[in-house]
Amino acid sequence: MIKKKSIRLTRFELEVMTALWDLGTASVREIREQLLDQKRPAYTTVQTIVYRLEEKGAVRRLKKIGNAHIFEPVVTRKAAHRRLIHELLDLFGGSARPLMAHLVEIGKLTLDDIRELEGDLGEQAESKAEKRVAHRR
Amino acid sequence: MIKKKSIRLTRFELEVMTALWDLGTASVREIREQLLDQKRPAYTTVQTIVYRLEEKGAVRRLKKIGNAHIFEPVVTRKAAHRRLIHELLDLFGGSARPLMAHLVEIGKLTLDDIRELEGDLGEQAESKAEKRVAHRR
DNA sequence: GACATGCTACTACTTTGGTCGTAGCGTCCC
DNA sequence: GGGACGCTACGACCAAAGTAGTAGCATGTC
Repeated sequence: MIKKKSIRLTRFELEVMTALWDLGTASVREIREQLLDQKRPAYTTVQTIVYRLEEKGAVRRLKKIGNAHIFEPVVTRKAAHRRLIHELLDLFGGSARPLMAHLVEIGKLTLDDIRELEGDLGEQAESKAEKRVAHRR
Repeated sequence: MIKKKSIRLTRFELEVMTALWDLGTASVREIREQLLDQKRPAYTTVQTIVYRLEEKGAVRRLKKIGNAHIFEPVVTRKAAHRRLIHELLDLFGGSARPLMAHLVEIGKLTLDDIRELEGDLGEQAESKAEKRVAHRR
């Protein structure tokens, strides 16, 4: 497992990445089209962000169609989200519990959510246990 | 309930606020001392941040001791955290579930955490129900 | 009351993030 | 092969955030 020192993305960079994640691969124009109507800056603005993302190593030029470059994400959505969560968690002292407590408190998390999550987790634990067993024999 | 349009805090402002929240009230010097050893910029840098926080309405001058101003937080830790969570949530499509799923996935959330949370939530739900009843009679 | 010390108030520089304009080259089509 | 169109490459600007220096006033002390 290679540890690359997770890239920091700004708000807008994140939006561009989201567009690209949704599209899979895309040209600057396509990325711009994908952006929400309200938040659609000039073509060259998007271009600049994409270039900066390229410098950071978050996207790469995949190929060329016509005279347009087609980009693809290098950083995965999951990795980016993980980064975000870790940052938030740090502000909460590193533990998820206070975060959870807040989520509950502001009504973003319901008992149903939790019950379902618990169900998932239970299954996961079981399957992990199975894997461990499988590994041992 | 007054709705003040929640103040956006930058990274460093957040660290200064954390210091101040921990201290209760403090002078610029005390805030600076409270900062982590690694991250301790020049006195005037901290001062500038505190001033900017004052402009934003996040802190206020409480009194003067000697010739030094003593500041106190106006924005509560909880309010700031709420803001942060909301922002993160937006990036996750507004729902807490994917966030939770991620937390579980990266091992930040254990089955025990969830069970305990569920317990708390259950109680909360009950007490809310009681209040509603109490309100009606 | 004079001095040292420390804090304030102000200014200023740098970096980063967000925004865009433009010159010019590459492509495609007729 | 010439023109139209679109994309690239690059430079530039501004606001926000981060960082710090300095002049001078306020305070406490002898």
